[in-house]
Amino acid sequence: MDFCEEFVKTNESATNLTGVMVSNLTLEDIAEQAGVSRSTVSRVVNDLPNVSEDVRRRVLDVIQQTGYHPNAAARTLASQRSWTLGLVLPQSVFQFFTDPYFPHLTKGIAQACNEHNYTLALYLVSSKEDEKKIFTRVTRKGLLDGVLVQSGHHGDQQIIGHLMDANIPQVVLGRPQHFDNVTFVDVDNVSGAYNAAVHLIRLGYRRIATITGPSLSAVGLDRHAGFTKALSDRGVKLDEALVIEGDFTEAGGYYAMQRLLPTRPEAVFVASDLMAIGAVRAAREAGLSVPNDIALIGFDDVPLAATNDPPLTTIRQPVVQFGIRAVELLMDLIENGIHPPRHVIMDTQLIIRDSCGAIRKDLISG
Amino acid sequence: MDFCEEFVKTNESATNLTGVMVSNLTLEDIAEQAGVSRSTVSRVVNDLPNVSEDVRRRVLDVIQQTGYHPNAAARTLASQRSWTLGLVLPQSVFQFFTDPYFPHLTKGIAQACNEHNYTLALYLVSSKEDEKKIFTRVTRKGLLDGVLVQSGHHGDQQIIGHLMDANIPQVVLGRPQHFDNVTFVDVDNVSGAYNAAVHLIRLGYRRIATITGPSLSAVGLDRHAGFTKALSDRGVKLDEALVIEGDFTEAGGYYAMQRLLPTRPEAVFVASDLMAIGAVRAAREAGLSVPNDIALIGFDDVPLAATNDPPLTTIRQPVVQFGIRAVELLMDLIENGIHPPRHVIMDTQLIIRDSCGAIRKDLISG
DNA sequence: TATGATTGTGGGAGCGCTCTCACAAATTAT
DNA sequence: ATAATTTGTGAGAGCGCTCCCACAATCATA
Repeated sequence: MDFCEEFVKTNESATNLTGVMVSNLTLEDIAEQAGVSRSTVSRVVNDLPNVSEDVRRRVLDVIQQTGYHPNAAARTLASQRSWTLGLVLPQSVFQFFTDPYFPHLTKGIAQACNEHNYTLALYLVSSKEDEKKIFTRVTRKGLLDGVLVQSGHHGDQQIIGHLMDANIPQVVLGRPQHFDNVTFVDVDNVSGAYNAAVHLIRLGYRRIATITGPSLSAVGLDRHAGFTKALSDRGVKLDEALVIEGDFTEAGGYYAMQRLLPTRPEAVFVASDLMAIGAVRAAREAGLSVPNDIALIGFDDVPLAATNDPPLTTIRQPVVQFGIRAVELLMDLIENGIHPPRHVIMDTQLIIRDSCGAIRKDLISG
Repeated sequence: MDFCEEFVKTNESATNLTGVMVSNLTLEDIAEQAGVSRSTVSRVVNDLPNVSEDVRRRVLDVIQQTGYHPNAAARTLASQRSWTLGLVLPQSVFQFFTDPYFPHLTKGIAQACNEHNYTLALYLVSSKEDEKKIFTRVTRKGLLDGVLVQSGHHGDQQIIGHLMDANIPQVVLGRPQHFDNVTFVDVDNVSGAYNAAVHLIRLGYRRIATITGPSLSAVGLDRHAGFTKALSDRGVKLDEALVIEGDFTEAGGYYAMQRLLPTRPEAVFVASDLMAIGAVRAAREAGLSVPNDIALIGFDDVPLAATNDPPLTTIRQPVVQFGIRAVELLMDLIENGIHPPRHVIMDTQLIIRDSCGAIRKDLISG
């Protein structure tokens, strides 16, 4: 019997190569060493009141010496809080994850999570099979306190419904296409695109084209709507031949521009910077100078926009703030439950660089 | 008493708006409904043997109907396995996370995790305060089964030591600078850079410069070493004035190239594609044509390299495979314990495009 | 037919926490 | 002084699983 206990103890506190104790120390072990009860140690660890100063100090000392860390799984099981948030990027954005937008967003989200001591679980859906596995993993209790879901093509928005059914707190990144009874954060794509188009009109362009995002995505639709509205508000004729659907990739922008060039537009509103970079490439290959022969304006303000040749005039999104805001909303949802869904729309900003020809125009008019 | 039980039941199985049952169903609930014991349900859920076919079917039916999911925390606590891996990106790479390399790597890792039913926890260290919080969160028991650590500047490699002390399975991404008793995956940076330099020499260039990575990083050092060795092996003089240290950013490449141009190099080996893109920009601004006036070769083969103007000759890294291999090694470590640390070095591949002038040379010699 | 091995099932003891409650001790109010 | 409150502490009952062991029922073997 004695032997058995001894064995257990040895097993509990093994020593590693560097001589530092590694251990599956428990509250009870700390309690014993500090001469108090498990409950008291728990209070100290969680910084709860009703512990006398000297006891708190004594327990803290033992914790320091032993390098005790509370077990996350046990804590989660007992408190029903995992302090982990999920970030789900659906299949339709998987290929775009290398584009600067998503890494940037992820940075914002990760930063916000760190700040509030949440762990961030990343779910990148790369295939239909992934999706199934991820569905069950995300809705499983005891792992996530809440989920951020990137909105995407309408084909992969089932996850939002699943989470609603499972009653799991969620915040959607970007306006979801088929749900309005869910909290989401979005950037004002309509007004951003509107401002971009107005900027081109103000610069005197009248034959204005657009390379849109996928018509299956809310982002693509919204930016297209803003563009259209600006033209109609300002009495500029919208030629359907000047509207080409792109896919948010560099190559997509390149091919769209190639199709657009025969129509001889004076200016193009491209629904993303990456596509704009491709569009510039196509224009240049066709012997055209940007902005002298054709003006361009992008959307996003990715880091590359500024260093592109020519630097891109674009609509800046507050990407990092966007991520932070989403996390804050989610935490609020987790803490205070489901009040009526909230919709946060963030503003964009027109960044004037060279590709729109504003600088050239200035020189002419000045 | 009866009332109380009734109340508990009601509480357990609330109905949501869509009428679908949401519940904190437990094994016991399923057991009761299927008329078997908790143990049997557990066997069914975990697909263990020793369950008769009809019982298995009956239990499966109940699970299907109720939408039961096992609780992750409880499972983790009881089995001491969380099925979660951590990916730690130290502070020195935080700013690079938007570069295509890390998102690409993350994709590979995420894919591998999905495939093996692991959840991926992402830790992006954005500051010194983050680092502290993340240290404790990563070493905490009951959350992670193992950790992938990106190697970075020698200043932020403490985490590797911490994990070793805590006896947590880890695989380092990239050769760590100060540990060799740890399992890591790396790309053969030395031979990659060597091949790049040899390629330039073969094309007839003799005045060959390099824009290196940070001398604080193993990657920067290794690529520089490979470059140097190639020149010395081939009897090409290495002029120290032709070596400029960069920082892996586009802007860094731009400025490095500006400093390099007065020395009139014929060709430049740039230690990353992003820096190469910046270098092209600087060369062009100085009125030089790439590759006619100056040849360039990059490293990484990010997607942009192919669409750059001119398309970049570069050294391709098997980024996705790299991530997958790292996950596999980590899973092996988790399952089979710490055998002597393994070092996996993956091969690179020379991708010839336009920026090195190979095509021009072909025309001349052909 | 008796014996042993195999298969199927249930009970129980944890895993390491949180959290409510009981209760003693110290404080304040009456 | 006593009663009422506040503060500090510990015991105990879970949280929802896994996993070992006991045991009955079935099968193969002697």
